[in-house]
Amino acid sequence: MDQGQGALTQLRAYLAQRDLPTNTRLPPERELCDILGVSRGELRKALAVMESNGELWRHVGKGTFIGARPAQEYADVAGIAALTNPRDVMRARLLIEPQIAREAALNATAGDIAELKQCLAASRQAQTWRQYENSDNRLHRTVAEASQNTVLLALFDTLNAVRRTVVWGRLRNESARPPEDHHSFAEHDALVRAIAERDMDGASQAMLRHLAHVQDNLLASRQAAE
Amino acid sequence: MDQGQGALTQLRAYLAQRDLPTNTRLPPERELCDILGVSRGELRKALAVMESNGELWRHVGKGTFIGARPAQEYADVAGIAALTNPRDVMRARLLIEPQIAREAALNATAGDIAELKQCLAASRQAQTWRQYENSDNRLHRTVAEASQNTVLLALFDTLNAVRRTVVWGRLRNESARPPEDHHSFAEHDALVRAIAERDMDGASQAMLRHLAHVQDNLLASRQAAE
DNA sequence: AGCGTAACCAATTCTTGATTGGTTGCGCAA
DNA sequence: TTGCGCAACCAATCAAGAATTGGTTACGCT
Repeated sequence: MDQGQGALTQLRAYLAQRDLPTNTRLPPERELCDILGVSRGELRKALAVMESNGELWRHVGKGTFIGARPAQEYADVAGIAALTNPRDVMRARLLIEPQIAREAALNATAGDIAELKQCLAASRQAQTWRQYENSDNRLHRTVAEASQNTVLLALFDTLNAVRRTVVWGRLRNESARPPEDHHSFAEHDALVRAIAERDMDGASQAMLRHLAHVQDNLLASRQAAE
Repeated sequence: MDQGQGALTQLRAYLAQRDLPTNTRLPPERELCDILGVSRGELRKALAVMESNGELWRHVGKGTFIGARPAQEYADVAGIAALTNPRDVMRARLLIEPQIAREAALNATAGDIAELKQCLAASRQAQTWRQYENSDNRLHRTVAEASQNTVLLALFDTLNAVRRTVVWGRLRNESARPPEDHHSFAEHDALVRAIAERDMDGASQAMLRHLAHVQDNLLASRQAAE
């Protein structure tokens, strides 16, 4: 016990003497052992204590640094997209978007609802898949706007950007247009109706059902491609 | 004119024959010259046409790629934080984090659960609010990691970064430590227990209850400050 | 003037070796 | 047996140099 606390004491003394500013990198463990005259095991115990205290942080290959572990300040969409896969993206949509729809049912303005209905009409009039996807995207984003919550909207935009990047190369019959009985039409209708009626559970479930169908189509098209 | 269009024609034929998917990197210019039997100048003219047409994009040191140039999209945390308020952040947490907890209950590994329990212990041993917040943050992030979903983790990090930025200036009695009966202890326990037991609904509700308490405290402290 | 060729430039990637926190196994001593 | 020191090893990271690649320029030839 004397030795263990001794290492911690020596380390604290060493740091106090220099009064190093935050984010300073301190010598590698092997050097610190020599400097403090402590074994690496004891030194690492002391470092572990201080790290769990939030006084410093360590990372393999980088080193040991004073202060709290730095937070990532921005979400790099391309970086996220490179690390993930369509399945995780779809799963995230299934969890997040119904909640956004719920909030939209609670907070949507009359203007939001009017624009949602416009999106419905636009998607029905779409002559190509390209046009249909545009109005579909606009519908989903309008739902996020209707939540009247800037944070939710920003998260939706991030998720959406990741989705576009990840499922970039999917192909689709460009010449055809969505069939009259395309599942999304009825599902979108139900979603907008629920939001207009302030039915939070209904909106959430409608979004969930819709995305479940989207997922089925995605899986089917992937299997067909193999 | 004949030569110039000839190079473009040959290039188009080469691309059509392979039907390369979007984001494919095609051979370096010097190789393409040999393949197509065209001089580099003519090839570059053809490439310039197709690039201005949006059919491909080039970058020094990287290469030439099929499709549209990827837009670098960042979710700027500072920008979001400037446009929002603590209420919306809290509301977003209430909607998002329970869903992440639900997914964590489904996918957490044994290692995740072990680390969650470590976070519980660390938060109980915290001597200052600073330490407590560190372990609290770590707990919530570990839950997000346990979802085994890169996208959810990235969204959580974004939300968390916004939260920290928005509630920047809040102050707290630094000398005091969290009381023994602090509401979070029992709530965190319930959350981790539900995740360990693969109880998706339980995990979601535990997270919801916990955040509801956090929200109450936040509102109370804001009213006290006014 | 126009085209092909080669050389050069700067941004980027690849490769290799060294560094660093994290881990494990062996030996010794209390 | 337990704990500690010691050394070796591992995987992530960094650093520096070589190689690659799109962009540019100069020269020669027709």
